[in-house]
Amino acid sequence: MGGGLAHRVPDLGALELLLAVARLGSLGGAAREVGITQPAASSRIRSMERQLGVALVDRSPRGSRLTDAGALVTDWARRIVAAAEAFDAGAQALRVRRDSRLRVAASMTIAEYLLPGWLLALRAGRPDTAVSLHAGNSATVAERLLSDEADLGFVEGLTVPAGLDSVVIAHDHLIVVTAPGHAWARRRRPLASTELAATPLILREKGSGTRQVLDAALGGLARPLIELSSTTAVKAAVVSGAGPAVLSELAVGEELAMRRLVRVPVEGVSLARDLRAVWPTGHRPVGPARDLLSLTRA
Amino acid sequence: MGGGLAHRVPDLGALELLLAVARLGSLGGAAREVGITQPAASSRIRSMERQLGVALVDRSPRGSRLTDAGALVTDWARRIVAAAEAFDAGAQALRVRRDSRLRVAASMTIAEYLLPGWLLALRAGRPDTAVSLHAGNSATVAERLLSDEADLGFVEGLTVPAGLDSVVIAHDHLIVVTAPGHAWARRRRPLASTELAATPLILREKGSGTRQVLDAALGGLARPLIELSSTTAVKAAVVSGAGPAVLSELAVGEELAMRRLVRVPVEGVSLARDLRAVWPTGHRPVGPARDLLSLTRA
DNA sequence: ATGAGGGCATAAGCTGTCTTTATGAGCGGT
DNA sequence: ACCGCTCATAAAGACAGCTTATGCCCTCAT
Repeated sequence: MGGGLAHRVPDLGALELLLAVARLGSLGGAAREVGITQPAASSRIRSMERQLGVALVDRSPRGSRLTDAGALVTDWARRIVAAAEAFDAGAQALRVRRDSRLRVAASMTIAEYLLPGWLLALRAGRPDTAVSLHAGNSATVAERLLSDEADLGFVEGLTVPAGLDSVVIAHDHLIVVTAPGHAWARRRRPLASTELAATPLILREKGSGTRQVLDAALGGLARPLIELSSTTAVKAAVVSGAGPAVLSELAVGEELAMRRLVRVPVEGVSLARDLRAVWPTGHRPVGPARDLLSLTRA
Repeated sequence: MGGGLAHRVPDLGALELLLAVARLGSLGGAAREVGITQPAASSRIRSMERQLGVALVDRSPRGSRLTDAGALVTDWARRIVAAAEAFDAGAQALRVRRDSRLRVAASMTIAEYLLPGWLLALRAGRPDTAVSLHAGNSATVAERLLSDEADLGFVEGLTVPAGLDSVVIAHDHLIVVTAPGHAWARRRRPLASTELAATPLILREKGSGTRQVLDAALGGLARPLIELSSTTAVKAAVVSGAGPAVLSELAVGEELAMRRLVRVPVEGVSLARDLRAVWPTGHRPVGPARDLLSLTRA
């Protein structure tokens, strides 16, 4: 009963269909838009209603409108579809095509959390630009740029690799997070940096970018409660109540919005780091690379 | 080519399976966890790799590890699954069960954007609590509470309906948003409130909570460029570049993260409003209602 | 009134996907 | 060398979803 999400949530096709019905106010019209026949759409919506146990649309001989519950469900569905669009944008870029017009190399965090959104925006403006993506650490990004295997790079370190020009495109903040039940979640005053340094934390392994920034900010004092090898593992541990952690706000946006994690304000430490776009010195980005770069600086 | 997302993105079952593989490091183990056989899991992962055109796992006689690309895809998948979990939490609450132990009435914005997350958190702590949800405006929320059809309510108006006690659980900020291509998106200095009042905006219809707050803050001066009847329609119009709008930050979090919308800083206006939990005067929430209430105040 | 058109429902048949069962084969620790 | 874990392959069955072909209902215009 814990799993089986797929049996309780309609599939993407059904959700897209529902969004089309919401937008067009007609089952048949929605059917046409998604490329199926009207009876198929009708049946699909109906089985979705059976699955959820809630009426979603009011069917009338002159169209179909969402019920109140339907409007709510549609909005929740929209988020799933949005996440799926980001997935799709990323996955298309990941497919290796050596004839890709725009080759991007990015650090893990940026590739995971930021690039899909940028690619969606890029696709909106330049639908035909084929993009390929390679994710790695700062060193591999630099390597690919310098050997002309990538047109544009993104890094998040404290320093810019040699041989590259860069612009700062955003500032990433490391933030302290806990499970909602943790004592820190109910604090009314910001945490002092000394308190943070004195408390055992769930940490990434030494050498990770996040860990480096934290150690630097705290003067190498961060105490490990556990050390884990991926951001995801750290998040999971925090959510399960194992303790507090310090993570990029990019990595925990979703969890904060869903209230699975709580942000704890801190004072007296600077946990910011720059996110930079990089390219070989002198080779100013042109064409699609320039477009992507300008998108990131909104 | 515009639609067909469902043909390019694996279904939820496959994504869950992939997450299980990532967590357990074994196809067979993942298969067991999601309740299918090992060959089924193997075949499903393989067809996902065909679909995406990328190898996701390294299969070895002593387990399966994610490839680099696989790790990236898995993280994108995690977001879809998280959205699906929120959908599920909301949908379960929506299913009308008169024997529900906790009956919640909430305003639209809160029901859409905040409640699913809270319900997930509540479920984590109290898996067996059955919740029912009714969404409406402040007046209907009050009505349901006073007629004992709901145990706890959430409203977002400027005032608290008569007969109810309340606590502020969060502050919602209305923010100015535009498409990334809009001139305001490149501003370096905050917008003056007079500029905002002088510019025709995409607005919700008069009478909506959002519109009320905006009109109050601007002294009834907001100029409509168009008036639309749902937050979603407004967002769509803004994304398509029709013009700027003022919306709850709750409603546009996703779009901002995906860079489909850009936030424009404003100075000189207070566009905050309180989100409150409410209950009949004297009837302090107890039991599950109290649990939910305390979750919301993190 | 009456016919045209848009909208939705139902029925029957087909197709494709995903599943299970059954089996084989590689690698590692005992 | 053997047991236990891993994964792969093959064949057959179950199920969900699609399409085509109808029919009914409602509204609007003639």
